[in-house]
Amino acid sequence: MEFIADLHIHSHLSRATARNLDLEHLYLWAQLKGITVVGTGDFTHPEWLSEIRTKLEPAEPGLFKLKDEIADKVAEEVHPSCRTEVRFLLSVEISSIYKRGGRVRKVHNVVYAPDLETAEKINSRLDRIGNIHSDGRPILGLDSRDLLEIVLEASEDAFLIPAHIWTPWFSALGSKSGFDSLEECFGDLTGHIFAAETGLSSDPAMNWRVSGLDGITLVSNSDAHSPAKLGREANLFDTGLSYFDIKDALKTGDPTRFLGTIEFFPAEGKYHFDGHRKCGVRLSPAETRQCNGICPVCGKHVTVGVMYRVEELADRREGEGPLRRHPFTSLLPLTDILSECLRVGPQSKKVQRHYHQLLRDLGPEFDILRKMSAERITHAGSPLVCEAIKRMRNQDVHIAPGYDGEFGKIRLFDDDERDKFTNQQSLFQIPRSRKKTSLRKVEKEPSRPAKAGKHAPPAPIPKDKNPGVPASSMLNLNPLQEEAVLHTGGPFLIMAGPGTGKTRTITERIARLLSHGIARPDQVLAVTFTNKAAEEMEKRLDLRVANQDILKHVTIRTFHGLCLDIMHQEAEALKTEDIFGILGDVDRRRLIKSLVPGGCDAQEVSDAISAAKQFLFLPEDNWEKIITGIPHNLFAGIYRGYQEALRENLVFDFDDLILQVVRLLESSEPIRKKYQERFSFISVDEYQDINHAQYRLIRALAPADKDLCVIGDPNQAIYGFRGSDVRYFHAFKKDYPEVKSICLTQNYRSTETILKASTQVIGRTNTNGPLWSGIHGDQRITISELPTEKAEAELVVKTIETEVGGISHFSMDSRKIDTGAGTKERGFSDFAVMFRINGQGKVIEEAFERSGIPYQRIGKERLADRKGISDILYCLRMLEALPGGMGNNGLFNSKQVDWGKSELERLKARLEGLSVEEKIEHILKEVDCLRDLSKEEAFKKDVDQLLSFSKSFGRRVPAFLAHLALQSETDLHDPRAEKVTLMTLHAAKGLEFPVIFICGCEEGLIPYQHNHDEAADDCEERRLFYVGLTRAGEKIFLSRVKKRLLFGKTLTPSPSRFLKDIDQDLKEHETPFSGKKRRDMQLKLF
DNA sequence: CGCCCCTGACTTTTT
DNA sequence: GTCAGGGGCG
Repeated sequence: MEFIADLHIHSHLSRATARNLDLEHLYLWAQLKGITVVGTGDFTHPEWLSEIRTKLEPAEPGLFKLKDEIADKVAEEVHPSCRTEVRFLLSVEISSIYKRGGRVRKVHNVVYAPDLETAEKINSRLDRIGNIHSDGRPILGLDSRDLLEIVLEASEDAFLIPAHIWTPWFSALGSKSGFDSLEECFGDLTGHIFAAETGLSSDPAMNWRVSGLDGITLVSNSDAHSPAKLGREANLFDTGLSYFDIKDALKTGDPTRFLGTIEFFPAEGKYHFDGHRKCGVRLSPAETRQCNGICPVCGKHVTVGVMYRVEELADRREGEGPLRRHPFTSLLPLTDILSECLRVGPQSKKVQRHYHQLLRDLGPEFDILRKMSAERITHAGSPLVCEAIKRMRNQDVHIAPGYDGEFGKIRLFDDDERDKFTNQQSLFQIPRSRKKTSLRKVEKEPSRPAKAGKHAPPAPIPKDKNPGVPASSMLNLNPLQEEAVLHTGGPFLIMAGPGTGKTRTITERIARLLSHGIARPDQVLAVTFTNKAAEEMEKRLDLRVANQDILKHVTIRTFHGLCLDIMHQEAEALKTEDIFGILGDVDRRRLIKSLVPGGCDAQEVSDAISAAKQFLFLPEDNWEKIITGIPHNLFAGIYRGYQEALRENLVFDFDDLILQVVRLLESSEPIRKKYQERFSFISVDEYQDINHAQYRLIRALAPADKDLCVIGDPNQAIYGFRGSDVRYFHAFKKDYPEVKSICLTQNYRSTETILKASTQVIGRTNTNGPLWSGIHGDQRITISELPTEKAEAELVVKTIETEVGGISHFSMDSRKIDTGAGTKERGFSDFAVMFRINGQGKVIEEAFERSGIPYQRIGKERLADRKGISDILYCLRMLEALPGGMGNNGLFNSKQVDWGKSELERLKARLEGLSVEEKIEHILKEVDCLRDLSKEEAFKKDVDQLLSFSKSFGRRVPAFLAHLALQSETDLHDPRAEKVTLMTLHAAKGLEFPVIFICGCEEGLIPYQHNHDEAADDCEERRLFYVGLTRAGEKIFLSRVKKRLLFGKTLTPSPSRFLKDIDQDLKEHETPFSGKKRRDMQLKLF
C-alpha cells in the first residue's frame, strides 16, 4: 500500500518541544496531515517509554498503534474527512558530542528499534554512558560510530540514520562540527548506513551533487517539536505496512517501494544560506567566499549554511546527479500558504481557523497540497488559495533564503497580484461560521492586522555591541554619554557602571578631540591597566578615525607600557642603560627566595617589596610605616639585596617601571614640564583601581587645570589586596577642584533582572546612580544547590549542553512561543564559568573534559613563564647578551639550557641578522630538552602563541622580550573562540557574556575567608561578586554545594550571605538531579 | 649528580 | 587531595 511516513519527531520530554507533544496529539495530527506511520521519538527517555508502553499496543510487525480506547477518544477530535489508521515506529534521536581528530563533533543520529526489547537494550547501554533521563534527545559524549555499534549489537533489525546531515551545528556533514564524509564519521561501520536525512534546508537534488551519498537513500522527516509541525517533510512508501518492509525499502532503495520524499523548499530552511542573524547579514555561498567567511558587521565567522556546505563537498555540478534518484516534491505548509494569502502570521487564529475549515471540507493536508483538483480547492477555499497552491506545485515561489537559524521568507504573490484575486470576491466563500466544530472554539476574527508581537523585528541591538559599525554621528550616544564626549577643557570624572558603554564613551571622546582638531594626535594619551583594554581602545578608535597616520601618533598605553616608554626615552636622566630587562614573576620569586632566610615567608616579603615600591619607597627611604609583619631590620637587608641584584643584572621589576618614572617626573621640573606639555589630553581608564604610584604618576602628568578625563566605577574596585585604592577615585574632586563629573546609568548589557539583583548585592555601598537597561528577559536568576562540587560542575556542563544543544536548529516552534531571552541560540563562547579561587577550577575543568565541550581556562600563568617558553627566552637573552640572561649570581640561569662559551659563540654567529621568529625556531631545534618538549601538545600551543606574537617585532629582540614580559594571560582570552570560558571572578572583569555561572556561592568562598581568625573583607568581596553578576547579559546561574572538598578538607558551608541580599522574587531555587515532576499532559487540543 | 620522597602550601594578581 | 620543590640519599 502507498503511505506517507514521518520517521523523526520528538516528544514533550525533549527540550524545547511543545507540551502537548504526546501520543494522542501525534495520532491526531498524523491524521490531519495524512501520515500513516509516525516515529515515536524519544524512546530512550524512561518516562516516554512507559507512556509508549501504556498507550500503544503492537500492531503489524515492528509497528504500534494507539490503544483503541484512547484512539476512540481522540477520533472525536479528528475531522471525519481526515480519519484514518496511524502506526507508530520506535525511534529516538541521539545527540553525540565528542572529540575526534582533535575537534569537537556534534552529530545527531536517529535510531530505530523493531521492538521494545531492543529499545530497552539500547537504553541500558546508553544509560551507562550518559544521562538519558532528562532529555528526550539525550546528549551523549558518544562517538557516532560507537553509537551505531551499540545499535547494531542490540538487534540486527535496528538501524541508524544520520539526521539532517547538512545542518551546521549538529550533523554528520555539518560545517561546524561534522565530518567531510559519512566514512569519516562512521568509520568501519559505514556500510551499515543505508539512508540519510537531508533536512529542511536541503533537498535531494542538492545532495545528488555529492557522489559520496550515491547509494544512500535520502529520506526526509519533520523533526517536529510540536504536533502541528508533523510531516513538514516526509517519505512516500509503497510497501507492506511493517517496520521490516519500511527498513528494507530504505535499505534497498527500491524505487517501487521507496517512492521518494516530500520536501520543504530548501531555501525556506533555517540554514540554507550563510550569515549572522544578529548582524542581519545574509550571504549566498558565493558572497560568503567573497568575504572569506567573515561577517562584515561583527568580524566574526558567519554561520555557514547548508548550501555552502553542500557546494564545499560537492563533486558534481548543479543539475548533475547519480543514476539512482528518488523523486521528490517540494511543498509549503498549508498554514504558510494561508498566512501568505491572508497576510497574517501562520500562527494567527485567522490562519488556524481557515486551515481547519479546509481540512474539514477537503481532507488531510497532504491531499490538499499534493493532488487535490483546483476546482475543489477553489470551491472550498478561494481562488487566491487555489492559485497559491497552483504556484507552489509549479515551484513558482519566491523565497528569501533562510540563514543562521532564521527561516526563509516565502512570497507567492506581489501585492497587486493578490489584490487581483481578493478584489473579485471575499477571500473565503464560507461564511465565518460560528458553527460548532468539535475541535475548537471559533473566535471572532480579530479586525486588527497580524499580531505585532510575533513578527515584529527583534529589539535593535545597542550600537555598542556592534563595534564593527562605525558610528556615523554621535546620535548613537545617549545624552549622558554625549555630554561626556563633548566635554573638553578641564578635569572630568566619569562614573561608569558595568555595561554603560565606558570604552565607547572614552574612545568617542578621543575621536572627537582629534576630528575637531581640538587636540593634535601626539597630545593625546590614554592609559589603561591591561593590554587588552588598550588594544580594545585602539581597535575602536581605528574604526572612528579614518586616517591611520593620526592613530599612529596617539599614545594608548598601559601604565607599565607608558612608563617603559618613558624610561627608554629618559634613559640618560635615569642613569640607566638604554637596554634593560624586566623581571618576570618566576625569576622574581627565585631571587627573593635566595635572599630570605629560612622560615621567612618569601611571598610575604615579595608583597612587602611591592608595597614599598608602590608607595615609592626604595630601601633607603622611610618605608617603615607601611611594612608590617616583617622585622624591619630583616626587611631592610632583603630589600637592599634585592635591589642590588636587580641593578647587577640590569633588570627592573614591574613596580620599578612606575616608581622610576614618578621619581624622575617629580624630581626634574624640565622633564615633567616636557611630558605635561606633550600629553595635553589624558584619559585614564579604570581609575578606581589605581595604586599610590599610579596616582602620583597621573598627578605628575596632569596639573589641576589639565584636560584629564578619568573614568571608573568604585563598585568594581576589586584589587585592594594589591595596593589599588578606591580612595584616589573619590579624592579626584579634591585633587581637581575644577572637575566636572557625570554618572552613566544606562546599561546596554544586562536584563533588568540582572541589574536589580546586582544592585541589591552591592547594597548600601553602592556609589553609582541606579542602573537601568530596559532590557527584559528572564525574570529570575537560577540558584542551584548541589550535594558536591562534582555535581556542581556537572550541572554547569549539563546546563550548557541544554542551552547549546537543545535549541540550536529546530527551535522555531518553541522560539515563537517562548519569546524573549529564554530560547536564544547559543554558541559555547556565550558562556562563562566563574569561581572565586583557582582551586575550584580543576573539578570544573574535568567535567568539561569529560563532556567534550570546548573550553578555555584563563589561568594565571603568563606565556613568558610557562614551561619551556621561559627557556626559549633565556636562550634569546643569551644570544643577544641581554640583561636577565646571564645572572652574575646564577639567579636567572635556565636549568634546562647548558651552553658552553664556544657553542654560544657558534650559534650567535649563525643566527646573526635573523628575525625573532627565526631565532626562536632555531633555538627549538638546537636545545635538546626543547626538542623533547616539542612533542607535548601544550608546549606546541605555547610555542605557536610565542611565534605569532614575535612576528610583529621583526629583528627587535629586546622590544619583543620587553613586551612579552608585559603580556598577561588575560590578554590571551579569545572571545572568538567557540569555547566556554573558565576563570576566576577577578579575571572576568571587563568581559561580558550572555550567560554566566558563578560556582561556589558559599560562605567561606564568596566572600572568601583565608583563615579562621581573619574576617573576610566583606565590602571588596561584595564588589567582586557584583563584578561577576554584572558580566551577564541574559542569564545567571548561581550554584552552591552542601559539601566541598577544599585543600584536602571537607567543608559543609552555608549559603553565601550575598545570596540573601537578592530579593526572593528575583531568584529561582533549583535542586537538580531530583527528577522534577512534570504536569500531567491533558488532551487539550487547541 | 640524579632521583625520589617528603613536606608544606594551597586567594584574588591588570603588569 | 595534589603538586611542586627542596633536601637527602644512593
